Amino acid sequence: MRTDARENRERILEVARAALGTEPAPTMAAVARAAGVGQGTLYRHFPTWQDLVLEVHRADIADLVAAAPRLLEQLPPIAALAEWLGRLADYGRLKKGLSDAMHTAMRDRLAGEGGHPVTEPIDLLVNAGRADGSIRPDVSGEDVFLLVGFLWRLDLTPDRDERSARLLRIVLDGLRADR
Amino acid sequence: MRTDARENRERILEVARAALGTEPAPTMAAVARAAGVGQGTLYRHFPTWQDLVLEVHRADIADLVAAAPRLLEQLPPIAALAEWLGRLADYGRLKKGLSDAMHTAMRDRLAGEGGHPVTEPIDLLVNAGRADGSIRPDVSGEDVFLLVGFLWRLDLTPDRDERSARLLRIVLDGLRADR
DNA sequence: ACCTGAACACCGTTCAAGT
DNA sequence: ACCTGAACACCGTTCAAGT
Repeated sequence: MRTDARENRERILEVARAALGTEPAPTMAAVARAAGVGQGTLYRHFPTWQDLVLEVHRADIADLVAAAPRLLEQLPPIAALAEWLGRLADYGRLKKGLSDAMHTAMRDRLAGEGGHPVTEPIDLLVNAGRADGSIRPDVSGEDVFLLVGFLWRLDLTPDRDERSARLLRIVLDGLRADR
Repeated sequence: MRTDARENRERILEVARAALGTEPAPTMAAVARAAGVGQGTLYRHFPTWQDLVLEVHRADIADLVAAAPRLLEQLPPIAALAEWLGRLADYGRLKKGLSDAMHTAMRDRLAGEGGHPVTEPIDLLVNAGRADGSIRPDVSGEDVFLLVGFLWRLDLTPDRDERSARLLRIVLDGLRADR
């Protein structure tokens, strides 16, 4: 990669990170303008808006993914899942723009057959719970990702934090095998 | 209302109903074109796309809303809620275009303070369940509407019917008070 | 009153022309 | 090799001009 290309890429990510802190869905044109590059340059580096948003949060997503196996060593599966989903909620709360990217990514995932990085840790935790009998056997990680989809729609509510915690508890209770 | 105005309104609804059977989100311009009216006429009758979609399904939504109190006479609250949500799922399955309208309606509802017609019957059923102790007390009808949001994202999956039924069972188990 | 359709202000995306 | 920015094909919405 040429030096100017790398610099442009970095500046685009910097600007996009700042923009996503302010508004949930900045336009591609606005990002290009703020970064001082042509539209074509932005599209060369990030073919879609989703690619851009996911790359902005790449490091944080990696942290989140890496946390799952560590939680599983310290807690029983269902408690680990509860803790992990809580972190996912906190994360979605901080990074406003990611919500829609997650949503559309999941939609595409359901349509096609590609994997989404955020489904992997959920699969890991859910499978552990199924293995030790604490989580009902007829549920997949993808199912859980669908069930917690409300997290991406709580942006605007005033009681967001309390509510997301409460709704997560309801989903987790529904996932338990002991009925 | 003048005769030509009424005729235009009817033709718009007819065309929109047909379009929604084919594609999930026809554009306003396409509907106007197919109905043979100007853009302004379409906007006069239906200020937003959401208004148009909800009006197309008005009669069906009314049926759905009316079913809630009847179910409550015949079944215990939580069984009535299960049955009603099942019908909502069937309904969402048949009327593709309504999904997004529901979604955005709910989003706006959360932002503003207006009520959505579909939240009313859920409120009715949930409150009945809270009253007789079968549903946990810390949950609202709006919460349940958020929890079943996955229904609007199952359009494209092959195992949609089985899956929506399974996920609904999980949510309902989570809503029970007996833990 | 009501309708028309051109016009406005956007959007994502592409691509010929430059460096 | 990479970048620029004009251009294309859209979109929802408005509004002056007609009937």
